[in-house]
Amino acid sequence: MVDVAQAAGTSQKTVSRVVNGEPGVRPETVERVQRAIAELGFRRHDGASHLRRGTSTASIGLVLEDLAGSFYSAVTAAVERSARERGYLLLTGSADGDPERAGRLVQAFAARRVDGLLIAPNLVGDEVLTANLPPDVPAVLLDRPSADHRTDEVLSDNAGGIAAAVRHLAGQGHRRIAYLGDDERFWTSRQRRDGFLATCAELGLPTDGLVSLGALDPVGLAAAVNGWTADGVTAVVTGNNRASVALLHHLHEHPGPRPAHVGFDELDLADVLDPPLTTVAQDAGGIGQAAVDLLFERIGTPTLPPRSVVVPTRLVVRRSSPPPDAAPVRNAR
Amino acid sequence: MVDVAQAAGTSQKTVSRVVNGEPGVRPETVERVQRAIAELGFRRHDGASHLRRGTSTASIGLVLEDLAGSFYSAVTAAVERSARERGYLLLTGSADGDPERAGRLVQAFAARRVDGLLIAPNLVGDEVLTANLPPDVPAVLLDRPSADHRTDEVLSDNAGGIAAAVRHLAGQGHRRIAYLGDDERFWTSRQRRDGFLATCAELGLPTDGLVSLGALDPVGLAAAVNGWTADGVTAVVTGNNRASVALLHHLHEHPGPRPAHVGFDELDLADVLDPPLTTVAQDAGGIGQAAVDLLFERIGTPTLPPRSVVVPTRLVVRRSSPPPDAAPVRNAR
DNA sequence: TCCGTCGATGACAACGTAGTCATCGGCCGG
DNA sequence: CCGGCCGATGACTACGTTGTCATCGACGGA
Repeated sequence: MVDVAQAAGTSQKTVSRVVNGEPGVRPETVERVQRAIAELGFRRHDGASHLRRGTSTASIGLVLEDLAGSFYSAVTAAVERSARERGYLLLTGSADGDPERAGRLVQAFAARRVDGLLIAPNLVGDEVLTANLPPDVPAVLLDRPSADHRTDEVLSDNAGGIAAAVRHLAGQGHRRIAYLGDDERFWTSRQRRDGFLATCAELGLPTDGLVSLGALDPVGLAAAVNGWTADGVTAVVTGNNRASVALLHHLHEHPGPRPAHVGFDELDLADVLDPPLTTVAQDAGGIGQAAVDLLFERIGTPTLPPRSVVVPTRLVVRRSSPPPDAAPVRNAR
Repeated sequence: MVDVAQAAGTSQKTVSRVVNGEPGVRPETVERVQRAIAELGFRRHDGASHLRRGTSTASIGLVLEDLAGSFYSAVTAAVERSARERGYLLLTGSADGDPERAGRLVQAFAARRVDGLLIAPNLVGDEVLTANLPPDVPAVLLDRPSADHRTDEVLSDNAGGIAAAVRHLAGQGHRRIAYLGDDERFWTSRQRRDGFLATCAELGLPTDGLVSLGALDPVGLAAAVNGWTADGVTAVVTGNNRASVALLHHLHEHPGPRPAHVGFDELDLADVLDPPLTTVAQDAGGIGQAAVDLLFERIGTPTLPPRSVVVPTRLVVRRSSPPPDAAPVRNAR
């Protein structure tokens, strides 16, 4: 600005005024300054501006488990859009399975003075969080709860989604329904398994030996599925995309009578699969948007009591979940 | 820092020394300061630090078309990882189909003094770019070329990938191969179509009426496919995920003789589809990493001549591309 | 004992910007 | 013609931090 001021034959303060569109500058002066700005290629230093103004940085941070992955990327897209609509920029970081890395990201974002944080990595224990999250930084947990419920959180209706899946299968007449989930370390895995168990109990369905968590490798999976088949299982609920894909692979490579299948979390190609896969669709966009809404409310009113938002899921019935005695449904040819 | 200094009974400068781990502070003093820091919950203001030091902000900006989408999210993940490994933070933004929005993002990132920019939105014309990209901000174009080749760029080997697909089909004995691409406005669409035409010409294959761009809606697509079928087409190459999925939908809903099919860009479920889809896999991770490498080289040596990196693709042959006279390959049951 | 040296510390300025207040010329009404 | 007022502008300072340099006490060697 000093350089611009010199070039325009004015003072640095007047340049500041022009840059910020403040009134009370002669049009002629404005033009001189703007010409100098254009000539010198001047750009205001936002960081210095924020520092002087003492205002926010107009940015929020998003800590994820993994930026790839359809669910998280859909969430990210929704978050970025909501933030952008409010004039905020988004900083993103992946924990990539390392809770310590997540902690460092939180600290780095806090040091950059983001106005708020969205935290999603599923492997992060609360100790990592409380150790790294400064108490004065507004934060919302995404797709994972806060142990002490002192932080805002946005969750998918895991239990409800699984319940819908089980009820749908039970409604089709299935009595022996198995559950294939991802690793027990993930909160969502436990949550969905518990939802499965609860719903089965409610409906009087058996669950002994019908739940497998974390064995998604071909060998482990084959063992589980074969056991289930021998046990008269006619339907399987898969607890996340990884489990769904693993089961699809297994069924693809071991042709034969196909159990009914409902997968948690939508797949892009669900309705092009053969048979099209019945899924419990999570509302990734809704989750992202709700999280940003919550975050800005908290930024606006830090004294708000902690809130928990549960975003509903939607059961999308396709053809992978017919009644048990029906012949496996394939495309007519 | 002033508050901390007062609490620790020292000067603000000594606090700075402790915070930055500078030598020459008595251990006793260090401890007093650290206690004060902990008590007051002090965190250094990175923005002010960067301002004073005149150093970089240790951040880079990534402007995408759309943060969702498997290709872009894979690229983003790779970019973030590479940046993080270098101690850099990543700012992300989506253009969402609006070139003007992309321009605003570029300006916002530049005003934040990111150390470099990765720019990918495919709808952005060069005028938008040059109008918004300050000449002194290092930038790398991702998955799109710079018209004047004065900016570094990382591209997927579109022509090579399509050529591999066509050659594979020709090798299987197909003579009438059609090409289904996305909207012509996208540079990659045009690029891949041109690759298709070039390879067909090279192999002496006909292309008249065998190329359809942008008609991915059910009606338009059905018209194209029916025309092709009547015209004796036995194989189709789809130019991106959208086209692949559109064709898969169409074939799914119109059972009958199935043309051989090779899709550009990998699909998560390619090998669970029926038949498993032969694809030209792009190396999203490699593209992201190459872009970051290029960016940091340019940041390090701004005078480097502009470079263009082409990341190879890989043909993954599955069962959707059998010879023309073979019965459509389905799973054995 | 004196001086040079060294370790520890603090005072001050500056990074780029914006808020506060003073200055200055011209204009109006009396 | 004069005092007050207003529009336009600039000087100065502070935001939170770090680089530079000065200060000050202690210590070792002559």
